[in-house]
Amino acid sequence: MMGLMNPAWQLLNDLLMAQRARMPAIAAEFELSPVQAQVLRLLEPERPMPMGRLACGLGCDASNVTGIVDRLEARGLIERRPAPADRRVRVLVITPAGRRVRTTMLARLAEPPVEITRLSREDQELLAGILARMAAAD
Amino acid sequence: MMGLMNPAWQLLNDLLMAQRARMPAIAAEFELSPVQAQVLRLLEPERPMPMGRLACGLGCDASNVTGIVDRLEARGLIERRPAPADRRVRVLVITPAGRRVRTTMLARLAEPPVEITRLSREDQELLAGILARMAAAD
DNA sequence: TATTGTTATACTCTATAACTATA
DNA sequence: TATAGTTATAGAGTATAACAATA
Repeated sequence: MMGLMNPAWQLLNDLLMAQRARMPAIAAEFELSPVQAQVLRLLEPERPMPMGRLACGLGCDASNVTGIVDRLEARGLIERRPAPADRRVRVLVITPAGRRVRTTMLARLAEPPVEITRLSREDQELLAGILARMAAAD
Repeated sequence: MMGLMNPAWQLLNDLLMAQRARMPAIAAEFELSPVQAQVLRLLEPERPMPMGRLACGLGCDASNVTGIVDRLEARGLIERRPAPADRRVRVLVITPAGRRVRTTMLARLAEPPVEITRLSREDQELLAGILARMAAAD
């Protein structure tokens, strides 16, 4: 049964639903699909990642990663490299071009939406404190 | 350039990214795709909706709605009905079976995740207040 | 034998463009 | 003419299963 819903969660859930389209929209600005943007976000420069670990990060089957990586590699944004330690694995690295797209895209994601900026300074500080306590409880 | 990022937004953004998989996961519990779950969420009982309005709600092209509705109708969860006023439009209604799935699914979505329940009562009330002010500023 | 990544296959979601039937 | 929904087409993401190379 439903009954009473936690008020904080109800409001946060509404916000999550409303912000649902934000990532896909920003990805589209760079002519990236949502998953492609996700890959660029996950693939930190100086921190190459095996394809299998990317599959985990994306939460999808390893077989999908082949095609996703193919398309990003065709656009020159990432590259496959052999892993010296284990010749079965392929390590992904972001190219200079990919790094430029990544930096600009992360900057766009970092821009706070009006919902945040409209809040009073006190509310923003309060909110940051609560969310920090939420994150710290991991 | 990037520089300083709004702390509240940074934390909220992290939370959004972390919760990204929640809706698809809950949809999967009911053997629904994310979009199908979205349709069931948007289609309130006693409030039939023209297909074009559903396309707006989903944020996708009208041509996609045909297939999405086809599959939900084949499963007996929704129905197309002719609109008496304008014979071009088809109105969507949720079936009794669809209503049962919808109710259970919304109840699952309403369950607050541990991140919320772990917060102190004070923080939960504070958070609800801030989010309410955010929502009110529309 | 087990694991990494690929291929083959099938389905869903997505957009664009052309079409129909109404208005 | 314009609008609501459909169809045709093409591309991308998803899962499962079978496979090759390597461990």
